Amino acid sequence: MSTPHAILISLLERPSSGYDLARRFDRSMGYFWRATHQQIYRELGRMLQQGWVAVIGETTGEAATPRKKVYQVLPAGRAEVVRWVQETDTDVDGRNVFLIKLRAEAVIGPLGLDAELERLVALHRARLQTYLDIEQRDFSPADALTHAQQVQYAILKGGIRSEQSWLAWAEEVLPLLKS
Amino acid sequence: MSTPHAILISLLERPSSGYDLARRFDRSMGYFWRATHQQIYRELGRMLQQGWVAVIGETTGEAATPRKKVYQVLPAGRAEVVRWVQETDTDVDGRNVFLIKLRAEAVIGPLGLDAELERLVALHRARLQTYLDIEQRDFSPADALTHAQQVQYAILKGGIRSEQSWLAWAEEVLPLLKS
DNA sequence: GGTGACATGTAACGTGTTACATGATTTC
DNA sequence: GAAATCATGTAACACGTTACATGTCACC
Repeated sequence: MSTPHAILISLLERPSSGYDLARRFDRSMGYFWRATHQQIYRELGRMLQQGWVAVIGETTGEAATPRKKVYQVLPAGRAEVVRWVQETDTDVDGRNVFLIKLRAEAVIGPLGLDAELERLVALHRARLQTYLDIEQRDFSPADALTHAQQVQYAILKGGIRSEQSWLAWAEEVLPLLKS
Repeated sequence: MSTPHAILISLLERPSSGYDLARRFDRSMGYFWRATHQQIYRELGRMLQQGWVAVIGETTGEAATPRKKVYQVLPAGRAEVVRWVQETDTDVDGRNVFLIKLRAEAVIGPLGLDAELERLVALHRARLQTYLDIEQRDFSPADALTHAQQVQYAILKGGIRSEQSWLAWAEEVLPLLKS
């Protein structure tokens, strides 16, 4: 449910052809969201029908051959992005979905994402606490762990570290969203 | 392509019913891998046919009603886990896939995951460097950034922090896998 | 004239998600 | 005896992935 919106936001940043989008999703955008060209063409077709985007360029050479089609976001598409960003149901694990929303804020302007970020912070704090509790309960005597236990502990420590790092980031970002 | 293997590893840890598995995938396992009960039953059916697992309990009350079916991993299933773990094509973004593999190492024993972790470390180092390059190029004068640029920078910093944290974790885990 | 990048699509398949469905056992 | 939990499953749909398919343009 996020791919079409990721595409819309990319198009808001710069009107592009499907091919262009596919390349951007392989590069900068691709670091936090993936989409193949088949997916992109499928979504562009749907969004055309829904009136979210329009073709502006259509540099058709002369024959019936498909030549570069440049897509642009229509007001309805922009409104849809705002609606989607503000439907505050980002999943705890859907960190990248939040990054897409941030990208929307960068291109559209303040969208009130601070409330959602605070919600996510609370969820991640709770999860971190769960991990720390498990650590206390299962891995408290740091020595005397079997190999299997050490590996399990390593998995847990990965979770702890990742939550801590995410929280530190969120604390840094929050002031930016409070306007 | 990883869900059946996540299930197999869960079953190696403890033979269970589909219902049991579903609950575990909502709790401990669920922190890094998700699967609904429908998915689990579907996969259990397939794995039965492939001879990877067998039903041992089948506590059928008396009527034709479905009662607790306990699944156990067969040698072929265990071999499949080892094969899958050692096919070293974990994706850079598929961090959680590597966590499942670690869990397999915890339950089966050393599987030579150090080589793959080193491969991943190299990929993450390269990605981190890419991010740092972008930081240098686009956000060098820390002041004089528009709001939009600050938000974009925040997204980038999220990537940087996440890579650094992952790398620190990997450095810590690596010695454990070198046996 | 051949290779590689540009550019757009269709079709088939696998997996994950949502909704529906049924019945047994335990607890209040 | 009603409600919650245990327990297993089917069906339809949405989405992502892989493979296939076609044709243009620029460059050597």
